[in-house]
Amino acid sequence: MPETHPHKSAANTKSSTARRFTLRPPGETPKPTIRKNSRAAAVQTMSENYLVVTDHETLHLACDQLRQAEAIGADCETTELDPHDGDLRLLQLSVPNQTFIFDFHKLPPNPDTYRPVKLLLEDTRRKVISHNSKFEQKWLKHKLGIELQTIFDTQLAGTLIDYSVSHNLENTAKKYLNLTLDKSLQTSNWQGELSEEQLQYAARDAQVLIPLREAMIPHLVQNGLVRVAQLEFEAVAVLADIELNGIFIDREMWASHLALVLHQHEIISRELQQILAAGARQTTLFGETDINLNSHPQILSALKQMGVPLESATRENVLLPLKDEYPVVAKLLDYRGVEKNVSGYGQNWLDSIKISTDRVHPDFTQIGAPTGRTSCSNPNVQQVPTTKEYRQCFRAPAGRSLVITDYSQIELRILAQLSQDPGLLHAFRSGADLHRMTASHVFNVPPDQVAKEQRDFAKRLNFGVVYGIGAQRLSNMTGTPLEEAEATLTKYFATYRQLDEHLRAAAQDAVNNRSCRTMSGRLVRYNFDPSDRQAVSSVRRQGRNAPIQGTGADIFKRSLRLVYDALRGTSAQIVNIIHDEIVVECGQDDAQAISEIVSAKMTEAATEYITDVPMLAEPAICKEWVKG
DNA sequence: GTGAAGGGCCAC
DNA sequence: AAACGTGGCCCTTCAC
Repeated sequence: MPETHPHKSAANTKSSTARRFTLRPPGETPKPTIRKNSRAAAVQTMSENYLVVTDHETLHLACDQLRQAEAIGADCETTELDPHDGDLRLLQLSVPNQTFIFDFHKLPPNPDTYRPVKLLLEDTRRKVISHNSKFEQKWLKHKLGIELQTIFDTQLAGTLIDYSVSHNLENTAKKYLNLTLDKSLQTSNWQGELSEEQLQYAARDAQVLIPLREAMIPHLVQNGLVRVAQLEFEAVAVLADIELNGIFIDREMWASHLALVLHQHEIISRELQQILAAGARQTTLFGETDINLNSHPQILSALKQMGVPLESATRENVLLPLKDEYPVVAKLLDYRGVEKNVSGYGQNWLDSIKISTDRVHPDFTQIGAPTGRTSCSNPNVQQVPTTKEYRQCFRAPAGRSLVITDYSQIELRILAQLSQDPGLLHAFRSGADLHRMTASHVFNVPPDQVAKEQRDFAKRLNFGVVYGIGAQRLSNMTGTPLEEAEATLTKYFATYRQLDEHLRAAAQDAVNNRSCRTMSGRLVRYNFDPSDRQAVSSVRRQGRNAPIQGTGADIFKRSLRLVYDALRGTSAQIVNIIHDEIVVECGQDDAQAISEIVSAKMTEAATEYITDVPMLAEPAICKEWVKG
């Protein structure tokens, strides 16, 4: 946890052992890459004071000295971005008066050599500061078996304080220390003999971290972000682990489904081209050549010429009502479906499988949304279609199982907690079916006589409310007239009056405060022009939604850490996370026990925030990523 | 050639 | 701009 009163480091006074080090004479130090200003001067002086560690004895001495500090700045230089692909070249560890650069190309490869480093960095009494700590954690864990325990991540801290700007080390040092860093050597060659400039650069990136943390702590404290910072810091190790683990994909299964889709794509493309050519060839601007089926302007103009009543959009929901009357529209929808599969879920996924692990290793952005949700890319394993053909390709390797656990209706339960609406509270406490109950009220029928369509309608209504749905959208969504949609919403909020009041207040607070908070204290800011009505209503909707979505993210991140800790030493590893779902892979004989641990820990995390509604995490043991 | 912008659509 | 929130990825178009 970032301390409110950072105390002076014990390492401010040089230990006697330090004298034995041969420090580089100042004359040999290259021109500093840091420009002068008042605060830069201190860091610049320090950056001359570094020592490259290339032997076992010096390593011990370095660790002795570093041990005296309460916080250590840590940074890595590597030959690749992914630990599976390259070498950890340097580890720079910095305390206020000294920086050590461990050169792993020169140090003996014996793992025992690094034991003092492991003891040093895994000691929970000492905070390890880094910028984008996930990177350091992945490399240290994969290459040296070191797991950082107590961290301060200056990038995450910066993001919590202000989501709206990017937080690379350069920006962050400028903002908090008014320090201008030159990052041009970041992508230099860290393979061979390193220049003085490179070593200087490496040392400086670690040295800046301690003053940076001290400059950030008051901002965290003043903004009430200490709890959420701790929450985020504790989740880093989990995301690092998930990225390292990767998730197994059955290549052959994926490829065989892809072959099928490619075949369909070919057929449907030809059919669509034929329909279009017959109906619109004479009048298209594109002469005899085929229309590019992926070009919206070309498709739009062709459809218009064929008499399809369209404005400017050709989205699915616009086309859907037209598909029965116009075969070309139906064919286009078919085409869009296969095209999406080919372009989004085809060869690109096979290409992203890492040869050395047979898995995909995505990148997670820990605070990927201002609400605190994590985002994912390269590839985005949070957007795999839920259809069986795709999900079954994500399966447990031989002898292992998947334990898939997700929260049951977490956002609606959070909404019940936040609003304290008696109807919602009662529904969840009694274990009643909320959607059925809502339908019962909205349609004025006894709960046991609610029809399936009515329940489905109520379900969409309940979820729509979380997003701040309006009558217009509800009308479009459900195909009911606007007046009826308005009446439905009126009825809905008459049923859940306290919910209505809560959401109105949340919307107004977001506008008045230009911000809102989640239950961990996470701050979501809004910058908008109060005279812009559209902007104001947008902020109102965000203000209703962000505390709900964001508290979901808080709970989920807490659960990640609890689950991760509880699974340590077992056969289980987390392989994917999707906002309210954790996918764990484990030995098949352990699956039952693991599933109980995971759901217990997820429930425990939720209960730390949600006290008035039962929180359920439902596990399933599967061979494939398909629940049930 | 490169990159932003817009449309569309996948997930929760 | 479907006045329902949060993302990422793919494709085309268009400006530089």
